[in-house]
Amino acid sequence: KARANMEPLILKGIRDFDLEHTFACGQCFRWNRQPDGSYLGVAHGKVLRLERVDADLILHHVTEEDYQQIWREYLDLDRDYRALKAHLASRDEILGEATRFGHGIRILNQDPWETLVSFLLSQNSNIPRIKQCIEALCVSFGEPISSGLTEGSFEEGGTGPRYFAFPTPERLASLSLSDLDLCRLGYRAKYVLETAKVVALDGGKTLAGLRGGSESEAMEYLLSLCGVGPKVASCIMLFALKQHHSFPVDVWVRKVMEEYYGLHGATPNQIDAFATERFGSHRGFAQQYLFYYIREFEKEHSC
DNA sequence: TTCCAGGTGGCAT
DNA sequence: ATGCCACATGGA
Repeated sequence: KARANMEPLILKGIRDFDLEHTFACGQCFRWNRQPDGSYLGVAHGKVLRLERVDADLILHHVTEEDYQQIWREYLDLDRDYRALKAHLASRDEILGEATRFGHGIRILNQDPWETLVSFLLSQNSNIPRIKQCIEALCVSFGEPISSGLTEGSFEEGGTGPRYFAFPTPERLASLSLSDLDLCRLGYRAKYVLETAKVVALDGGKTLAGLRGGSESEAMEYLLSLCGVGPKVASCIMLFALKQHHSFPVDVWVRKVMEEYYGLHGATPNQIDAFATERFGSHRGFAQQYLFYYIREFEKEHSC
Protein backbone atom coordinates (compact mmCIF):
# COMPACT_ATOMS: atom_id res chain seq x y z
CA LYS A 1 0.00 0.00 0.00
CA ALA A 2 1.14 3.50 -0.78
CA ARG A 3 0.65 4.75 2.73
CA ALA A 4 3.88 6.68 2.54
CA ASN A 5 2.11 9.18 0.33
CA MET A 6 -0.87 9.51 2.60
CA GLU A 7 -2.02 13.05 3.11
CA PRO A 8 -2.06 14.31 6.65
CA LEU A 9 -5.49 14.73 8.15
CA ILE A 10 -6.07 18.30 9.25
CA LEU A 11 -8.63 19.07 11.94
CA LYS A 12 -9.39 22.75 11.99
CA GLY A 13 -10.04 24.82 15.06
CA ILE A 14 -9.41 22.24 17.78
CA ARG A 15 -9.49 24.02 21.13
CA ASP A 16 -8.56 22.89 24.62
CA PHE A 17 -6.06 20.33 23.38
CA ASP A 18 -2.39 20.70 24.19
CA LEU A 19 -0.11 17.84 23.18
CA GLU A 20 2.29 18.29 26.09
CA HIS A 21 -0.52 18.56 28.64
CA THR A 22 -2.32 15.52 27.30
CA PHE A 23 0.59 13.17 26.68
CA ALA A 24 2.85 14.13 29.57
CA CYS A 25 0.24 14.31 32.29
CA GLY A 26 0.74 10.72 33.39
CA GLN A 27 -2.32 9.03 31.92
CA CYS A 28 -0.46 7.31 29.07
CA PHE A 29 3.05 5.98 28.55
CA ARG A 30 3.64 5.38 24.85
CA TRP A 31 3.77 8.92 23.49
CA ASN A 32 7.01 10.79 22.91
CA ARG A 33 7.82 14.31 21.97
CA GLN A 34 9.74 14.62 18.71
CA PRO A 35 12.46 17.15 17.90
CA ASP A 36 9.96 19.37 16.06
CA GLY A 37 7.49 19.39 18.94
CA SER A 38 5.06 16.92 17.45
CA TYR A 39 4.14 13.75 19.38
CA LEU A 40 4.53 10.20 18.15
CA GLY A 41 2.61 7.41 19.79
CA VAL A 42 1.35 3.88 19.43
CA ALA A 43 -2.15 2.90 20.47
CA HIS A 44 -4.67 0.27 19.40
CA GLY A 45 -1.96 -1.32 17.30
CA LYS A 46 -1.47 1.80 15.18
CA VAL A 47 1.16 4.48 14.90
CA LEU A 48 0.16 8.13 14.93
CA ARG A 49 2.04 11.39 14.87
CA LEU A 50 0.22 14.48 16.05
CA GLU A 51 1.21 18.01 15.24
CA ARG A 52 -0.12 21.35 16.40
CA VAL A 53 -0.13 24.21 13.92
CA ASP A 54 -1.90 27.22 15.37
CA ALA A 55 -5.52 26.24 15.90
CA ASP A 56 -5.25 23.10 13.80
CA LEU A 57 -4.49 19.57 14.86
CA ILE A 58 -2.71 17.50 12.23
CA LEU A 59 -2.82 13.71 12.21
CA HIS A 60 -0.03 12.07 10.24
CA HIS A 61 0.04 8.52 8.86
CA VAL A 62 -3.66 7.88 9.40
CA THR A 63 -6.50 6.88 7.14
CA GLU A 64 -9.84 8.62 7.29
CA GLU A 65 -11.28 5.30 8.42
CA ASP A 66 -8.84 4.98 11.32
CA TYR A 67 -9.59 8.52 12.34
CA GLN A 68 -13.31 7.83 12.50
CA GLN A 69 -13.02 4.40 14.11
CA ILE A 70 -10.07 4.86 16.45
CA TRP A 71 -8.51 8.27 16.93
CA ARG A 72 -11.60 10.41 17.22
CA GLU A 73 -12.69 8.53 20.28
CA TYR A 74 -9.19 7.85 21.61
CA LEU A 75 -8.42 11.57 21.64
CA ASP A 76 -11.85 12.36 23.13
CA LEU A 77 -12.43 14.90 20.37
CA ASP A 78 -16.21 15.05 20.73
CA ARG A 79 -16.20 16.33 24.30
CA ASP A 80 -16.69 20.01 25.11
CA TYR A 81 -13.72 20.67 27.40
CA ARG A 82 -14.43 24.38 27.45
CA ALA A 83 -17.71 23.77 29.23
CA LEU A 84 -16.22 21.03 31.37
CA LYS A 85 -13.41 23.24 32.63
CA ALA A 86 -15.82 26.10 33.33
CA HIS A 87 -17.96 23.74 35.35
CA LEU A 88 -15.01 22.46 37.37
CA ALA A 89 -13.44 25.88 37.82
CA SER A 90 -16.66 27.09 39.39
CA ARG A 91 -16.28 24.61 42.24
CA ASP A 92 -13.32 26.33 43.88
CA GLU A 93 -10.32 28.53 43.16
CA ILE A 94 -7.80 25.70 43.50
CA LEU A 95 -9.43 23.74 40.72
CA GLY A 96 -9.80 26.97 38.77
CA GLU A 97 -6.05 27.43 38.96
CA ALA A 98 -5.42 23.80 38.03
CA THR A 99 -7.69 23.91 34.97
CA ARG A 100 -6.02 27.09 33.76
CA PHE A 101 -2.60 25.53 34.26
CA GLY A 102 -3.41 22.27 32.48
CA HIS A 103 -5.94 23.82 30.11
CA GLY A 104 -5.02 21.50 27.24
CA ILE A 105 -5.44 18.19 29.05
CA ARG A 106 -7.74 15.61 27.55
CA ILE A 107 -8.59 12.30 29.14
CA LEU A 108 -7.81 9.72 26.48
CA ASN A 109 -9.97 6.68 25.88
CA GLN A 110 -7.27 4.04 26.01
CA ASP A 111 -7.30 0.30 25.46
CA PRO A 112 -8.42 -1.45 28.68
CA TRP A 113 -5.85 -4.25 28.52
CA GLU A 114 -2.91 -1.95 27.86
CA THR A 115 -4.10 0.41 30.58
CA LEU A 116 -4.51 -2.44 33.02
CA VAL A 117 -0.95 -3.65 32.55
CA SER A 118 0.45 -0.13 32.45
CA PHE A 119 -0.96 0.74 35.83
CA LEU A 120 -0.10 -2.65 37.25
CA LEU A 121 3.48 -1.64 36.50
CA SER A 122 3.01 1.88 37.84
CA GLN A 123 2.85 0.89 41.48
CA ASN A 124 5.75 2.03 43.59
CA SER A 125 7.49 3.30 40.46
CA ASN A 126 7.93 6.51 38.52
CA ILE A 127 6.74 7.63 35.10
CA PRO A 128 10.05 7.38 33.19
CA ARG A 129 10.62 3.86 34.43
CA ILE A 130 7.02 2.83 33.79
CA LYS A 131 7.52 3.93 30.18
CA GLN A 132 10.74 1.93 30.04
CA CYS A 133 9.04 -1.24 31.28
CA ILE A 134 6.14 -0.90 28.85
CA GLU A 135 8.44 -0.27 25.90
CA ALA A 136 10.46 -3.35 26.81
CA LEU A 137 7.27 -5.42 26.92
CA CYS A 138 6.19 -4.15 23.50
CA VAL A 139 9.56 -4.62 21.82
CA SER A 140 9.96 -8.09 23.27
CA PHE A 141 6.46 -9.50 22.90
CA GLY A 142 4.34 -7.13 20.81
CA GLU A 143 3.53 -7.55 17.14
CA PRO A 144 5.62 -5.36 14.84
CA ILE A 145 3.54 -2.70 13.14
CA SER A 146 3.97 -2.12 9.45
CA SER A 147 3.03 1.48 9.67
CA GLY A 148 4.26 2.72 6.35
CA LEU A 149 5.88 5.39 8.44
CA THR A 150 8.96 5.43 6.29
CA GLU A 151 9.01 8.91 4.87
CA GLY A 152 9.13 10.57 8.23
CA SER A 153 12.04 12.62 9.47
CA PHE A 154 12.31 10.66 12.68
CA GLU A 155 13.69 7.42 11.38
CA GLU A 156 16.84 6.33 13.13
CA GLY A 157 18.15 4.29 10.25
CA GLY A 158 18.46 1.06 12.21
CA THR A 159 17.38 -2.35 11.10
CA GLY A 160 14.14 -4.15 11.71
CA PRO A 161 10.72 -2.88 12.74
CA ARG A 162 10.65 0.12 15.01
CA TYR A 163 7.09 0.13 16.22
CA PHE A 164 5.36 -2.58 18.16
CA ALA A 165 1.82 -3.06 19.32
CA PHE A 166 1.15 -3.69 22.97
CA PRO A 167 1.35 -7.47 23.54
CA THR A 168 -1.95 -9.32 23.75
CA PRO A 169 -3.10 -10.99 26.99
CA GLU A 170 -2.71 -14.37 25.27
CA ARG A 171 0.90 -13.66 24.39
CA LEU A 172 1.83 -12.55 27.90
CA ALA A 173 -0.13 -15.42 29.42
CA SER A 174 2.03 -17.84 27.47
CA LEU A 175 5.25 -16.58 29.04
CA SER A 176 7.14 -17.71 32.10
CA LEU A 177 8.58 -15.44 34.74
CA SER A 178 12.10 -15.86 33.37
CA ASP A 179 10.90 -14.75 29.92
CA LEU A 180 10.11 -11.40 31.50
CA ASP A 181 13.50 -10.96 33.14
CA LEU A 182 14.83 -8.75 30.37
CA CYS A 183 11.93 -6.32 30.81
CA ARG A 184 13.08 -5.52 34.34
CA LEU A 185 9.58 -5.36 35.78
CA GLY A 186 10.77 -6.25 39.26
CA TYR A 187 8.30 -7.91 41.60
CA ARG A 188 5.46 -6.75 39.33
CA ALA A 189 6.32 -9.38 36.72
CA LYS A 190 4.25 -12.03 38.44
CA TYR A 191 1.28 -9.66 38.68
CA VAL A 192 1.44 -9.24 34.91
CA LEU A 193 1.54 -12.98 34.26
CA GLU A 194 -1.21 -13.85 36.71
CA THR A 195 -3.45 -11.10 35.39
CA ALA A 196 -2.75 -11.98 31.76
CA LYS A 197 -3.83 -15.56 32.40
CA VAL A 198 -7.16 -14.44 33.83
CA VAL A 199 -7.87 -11.82 31.17
CA ALA A 200 -6.87 -14.19 28.36
CA LEU A 201 -9.51 -16.72 29.42
CA ASP A 202 -12.08 -14.97 27.24
CA GLY A 203 -9.75 -12.95 25.07
CA GLY A 204 -10.27 -9.83 27.13
CA LYS A 205 -13.99 -9.68 26.41
CA THR A 206 -15.00 -9.36 30.04
CA LEU A 207 -12.51 -6.58 30.57
CA ALA A 208 -13.55 -4.70 27.44
CA GLY A 209 -17.19 -5.18 28.39
CA LEU A 210 -16.70 -3.07 31.49
CA ARG A 211 -16.48 0.07 29.36
CA GLY A 212 -19.29 2.42 30.21
CA GLY A 213 -20.93 -0.18 32.44
CA SER A 214 -21.67 -0.02 36.12
CA GLU A 215 -18.99 1.27 38.45
CA SER A 216 -19.37 -1.47 41.02
CA GLU A 217 -19.17 -4.22 38.44
CA ALA A 218 -15.97 -2.79 36.97
CA MET A 219 -14.43 -2.26 40.39
CA GLU A 220 -15.28 -5.76 41.53
CA TYR A 221 -13.71 -7.40 38.50
CA LEU A 222 -10.57 -5.27 38.56
CA LEU A 223 -9.96 -5.76 42.28
CA SER A 224 -10.16 -9.52 41.77
CA LEU A 225 -7.01 -9.34 39.63
CA CYS A 226 -3.62 -9.94 41.19
CA GLY A 227 -1.74 -6.69 41.76
CA VAL A 228 -4.77 -4.47 41.27
CA GLY A 229 -5.82 -2.41 44.25
CA PRO A 230 -8.13 0.60 44.57
CA LYS A 231 -5.71 3.09 43.02
CA VAL A 232 -4.83 1.01 39.96
CA ALA A 233 -8.46 0.02 39.46
CA SER A 234 -9.50 3.68 39.57
CA CYS A 235 -6.95 4.60 36.92
CA ILE A 236 -8.14 1.86 34.59
CA MET A 237 -11.73 2.94 35.09
CA LEU A 238 -10.92 6.57 34.36
CA PHE A 239 -8.44 6.16 31.51
CA ALA A 240 -9.93 3.20 29.66
CA LEU A 241 -13.46 2.43 30.82
CA LYS A 242 -15.06 5.88 30.55
CA GLN A 243 -15.83 5.91 34.25
CA HIS A 244 -15.30 9.63 34.66
CA HIS A 245 -16.54 9.66 38.25
CA SER A 246 -13.54 7.54 39.22
CA PHE A 247 -11.11 9.49 41.40
CA PRO A 248 -7.68 7.80 41.69
CA VAL A 249 -5.79 8.75 44.82
CA ASP A 250 -2.02 8.36 44.66
CA VAL A 251 0.74 10.07 46.65
CA TRP A 252 0.39 13.25 44.56
CA VAL A 253 -3.36 13.59 44.81
CA ARG A 254 -3.11 12.85 48.49
CA LYS A 255 -0.61 15.68 48.73
CA VAL A 256 -3.05 18.03 46.99
CA MET A 257 -5.86 17.00 49.29
CA GLU A 258 -3.71 17.56 52.33
CA GLU A 259 -1.92 20.76 51.40
CA TYR A 260 -4.59 22.53 49.38
CA TYR A 261 -7.81 21.18 50.85
CA GLY A 262 -6.67 20.58 54.43
CA LEU A 263 -7.55 16.88 54.46
CA HIS A 264 -4.70 15.78 56.68
CA GLY A 265 -4.51 12.08 57.41
CA ALA A 266 -7.80 11.38 55.64
CA THR A 267 -8.68 7.81 54.73
CA PRO A 268 -9.25 6.88 51.07
CA ASN A 269 -12.98 6.75 51.75
CA GLN A 270 -12.94 10.22 53.25
CA ILE A 271 -11.03 11.63 50.28
CA ASP A 272 -13.43 10.00 47.83
CA ALA A 273 -16.42 11.34 49.72
CA PHE A 274 -14.94 14.82 49.72
CA ALA A 275 -14.14 14.66 45.99
CA THR A 276 -17.66 13.47 45.22
CA GLU A 277 -19.25 16.28 47.19
CA ARG A 278 -16.88 18.98 45.95
CA PHE A 279 -16.19 18.06 42.32
CA GLY A 280 -19.33 16.16 41.35
CA SER A 281 -19.79 13.41 38.80
CA HIS A 282 -16.91 14.61 36.61
CA ARG A 283 -14.38 14.34 39.42
CA GLY A 284 -12.12 12.10 37.32
CA PHE A 285 -11.28 15.09 35.14
CA ALA A 286 -10.72 17.18 38.24
CA GLN A 287 -8.31 14.56 39.51
CA GLN A 288 -6.20 14.78 36.37
CA TYR A 289 -6.02 18.58 36.38
CA LEU A 290 -5.01 18.50 40.05
CA PHE A 291 -2.47 15.72 39.50
CA TYR A 292 -0.80 17.56 36.63
CA TYR A 293 -0.85 20.83 38.55
CA ILE A 294 0.85 19.56 41.70
CA ARG A 295 3.33 17.40 39.82
CA GLU A 296 4.54 20.14 37.50
CA PHE A 297 4.70 22.53 40.44
CA GLU A 298 6.87 20.13 42.42
CA LYS A 299 9.12 19.60 39.40
CA GLU A 300 9.77 23.33 39.27
CA HIS A 301 10.84 23.42 42.90
CA SER A 302 12.86 20.22 43.01
CA CYS A 303 16.03 21.66 41.50
C1' DT B 1 24.34 4.99 51.49
C1' DT B 2 19.70 6.17 51.85
C1' DC B 3 15.39 7.63 50.06
C1' DC B 4 11.71 7.73 46.81
C1' DA B 5 8.64 6.54 42.87
C1' DG B 6 0.75 7.40 39.93
C1' DG B 7 0.65 0.68 45.65
C1' DT B 8 -0.50 -3.92 46.71
C1' DG B 9 -0.51 -8.53 49.11
C1' DG B 10 0.02 -10.74 53.32
C1' DC B 11 -0.22 -10.81 57.94
C1' DA B 12 -0.88 -8.99 62.52
C1' DT B 13 -4.03 -6.56 65.60
C1' DA C 1 -11.73 -2.46 59.42
C1' DT C 2 -6.95 -0.68 60.19
C1' DG C 3 -1.62 -0.67 60.60
C1' DC C 4 2.88 -2.36 59.22
C1' DC C 5 6.16 -4.21 55.96
C1' DA C 6 8.41 -6.57 52.07
C1' DC C 7 8.58 -6.20 47.42
C1' DA C 8 12.56 -5.19 42.37
C1' DT C 9 14.53 -1.53 40.14
C1' DG C 10 16.89 2.72 38.98
C1' DG C 11 17.71 7.56 39.67
C1' DA C 12 18.86 11.44 42.82
